[in-house]
Amino acid sequence: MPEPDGAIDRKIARAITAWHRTNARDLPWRDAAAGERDPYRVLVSEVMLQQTQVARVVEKFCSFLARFPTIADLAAADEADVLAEWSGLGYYRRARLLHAAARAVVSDHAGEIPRDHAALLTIPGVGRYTAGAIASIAFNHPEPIVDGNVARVVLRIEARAETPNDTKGLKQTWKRAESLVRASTTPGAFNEGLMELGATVCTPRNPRCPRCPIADHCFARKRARQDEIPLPKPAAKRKPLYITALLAIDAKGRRLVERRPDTGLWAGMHQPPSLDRDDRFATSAEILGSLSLEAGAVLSEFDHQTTHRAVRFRVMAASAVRKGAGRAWHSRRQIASLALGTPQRRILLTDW
DNA sequence: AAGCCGTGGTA
DNA sequence: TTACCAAGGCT
Repeated sequence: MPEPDGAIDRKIARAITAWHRTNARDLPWRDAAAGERDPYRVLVSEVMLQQTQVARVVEKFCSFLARFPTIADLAAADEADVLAEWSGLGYYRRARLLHAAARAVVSDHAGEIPRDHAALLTIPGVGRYTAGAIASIAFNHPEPIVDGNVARVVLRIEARAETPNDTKGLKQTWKRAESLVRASTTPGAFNEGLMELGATVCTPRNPRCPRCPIADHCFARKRARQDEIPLPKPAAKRKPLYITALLAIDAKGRRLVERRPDTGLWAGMHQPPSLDRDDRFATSAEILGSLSLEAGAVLSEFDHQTTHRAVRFRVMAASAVRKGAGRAWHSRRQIASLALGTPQRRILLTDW
């Protein structure tokens, strides 16, 4: 593999920046003006974009910002309201970390998101990627970023047949991303362009090499290996999980709702009273013992997939023996604005 | 350091 | 239908 060359990296940086200027998608967290951007909007969008596709974030970003217009508003909000606003986006710990981030900025940084990379890294939910994104996109500092897109682009440029998250290879990818952003005259626009290139041109399957502004510098392309690089990640094994959800409806049509534990799947989100088991559905006796609910007819069963779990849901009609601590009756209207995972929202809002 | 944490689009 | 995967961070 040829050593990355300063002149080559300047050409690549220039080509990607120019390409991005004319091909950038119109995204709500982007201002019309180039240069520095509102760091709060960058923070929120970047946390939302962690492991999440642009299209999903576009749907949520504006309503989240309307609800929490400034970082002070977010810091002052109740965590439950932040989680509710995050409903449907997944990886809910991000919402709690973003809330903690806002509080940290207000208490430790006088309400101003720090410009310094090292200071950014101390903020909850801000790791190496997000710190680099804020430093470069909000403040135009030449900090590198490596996300899934960048990793794929760099592996292809260098024709490295590796999996994207190989620890040793990732270190090399960060080095190249750093070299590239330092070779750029507009670090924020370049970093965005590099990611955008990976998302829209240098795609995992069927990359559009004829439309790529840096095809001439890509060794995978030169060797016709772009379809084999990167190597596929090792398949994640999905552990089964059986959740028995008890649907209790009172005379006014209100549903009984509780909160999930503070850790684990759907941590802190609401649900109908439920019992999670790894190997099988809970028995009626277990339901009575643990939930103080009398289980009735099975209303439905369905599957819900997450990255590491194959969740089988069983919805059962129930009558409350005792209401139980931490439970409350909510109308469907109230439920609609609660923090809920996707399957729980479906269960609680279905007209059974 | 390997496992955990959601969701929905695509092939 | 299954499998992959997407602007990662935390423990």
